[in-house]
Amino acid sequence: MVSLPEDALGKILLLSSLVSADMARFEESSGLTGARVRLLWVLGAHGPCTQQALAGQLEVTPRNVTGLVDGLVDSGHVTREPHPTDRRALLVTPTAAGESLIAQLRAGQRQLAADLFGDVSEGLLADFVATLDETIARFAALMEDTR
Amino acid sequence: MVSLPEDALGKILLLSSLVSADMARFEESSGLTGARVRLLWVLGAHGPCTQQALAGQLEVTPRNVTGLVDGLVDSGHVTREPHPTDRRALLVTPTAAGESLIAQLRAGQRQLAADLFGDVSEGLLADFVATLDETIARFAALMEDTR
DNA sequence: TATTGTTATACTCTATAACTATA
DNA sequence: TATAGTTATAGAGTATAACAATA
Repeated sequence: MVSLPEDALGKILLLSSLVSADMARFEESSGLTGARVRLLWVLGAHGPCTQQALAGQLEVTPRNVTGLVDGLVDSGHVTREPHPTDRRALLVTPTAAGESLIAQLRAGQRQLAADLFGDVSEGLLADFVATLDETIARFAALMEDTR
Repeated sequence: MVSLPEDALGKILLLSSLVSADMARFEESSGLTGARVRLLWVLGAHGPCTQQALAGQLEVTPRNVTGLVDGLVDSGHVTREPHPTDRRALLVTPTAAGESLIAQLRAGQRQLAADLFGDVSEGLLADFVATLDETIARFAALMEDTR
């Protein structure tokens, strides 16, 4: 059975949509929206952030971050703390509930990785990851070229 | 160098985001939004559809489809044609401009697949696709189990 | 009685532009 | 003068619920 480039891309797209569906289930069960979960994810990765920093990480306008943080304050997942040295800025900081949700996100991702790839032999997994790496590198080059 | 399950999942997520970014560029250059492009893609795959059918394929409410089709009618990409046998229904049908855009979408995807995987050896590509297949099957089983 | 599409309404995400407070 | 965040406004995508026309 011969595999074509279209097969590989198609299956990657399919897998992407499955991962998205899984994420959507998490969002639904947590009562949060995708945009707000992504913001929490950034807080988990970087620690308390100014809204400017969040806007940069999320590739979204500062105004948009204001709205997302408003929602997360209302739901009790973050607070706006004063910045220690810059009185213009605010540090968006997870509450205990926010930290707990971030921990769930991390655990869910680790579990998913184990469920999907835990049984793949070391050799096959290494080849798979190597092909992914090459593909990502080619993609990055393409995006550069045609920018 | 040992590859971990987390590496594989992380790289798939990264590749997903790159594909999304590529799609966003197409959307911008075509002046259409993602939701409208997806609707056109479904039309390309299935031919003229009722709005009910589109709602099913897009996993979205019929009301939502009304809005998307309104936009695509305004931009000249589709028309609402009478259904030949059911006077309640409308057949959303691509115009020449819509067909042309669908053809561009297909060509773009084929080109991307070639750019990303065209140089991968047949053996490696077959292994890669096989691992993707297994992963997709495991994912589908997971979604069933925990539904 | 059920189905197709629309009107009415509302919420979230997103953006730009103008404004306030601070640096 | 520049930066951080907010108010004001707008548009797109999404949803539910009620309604008209047709099956």
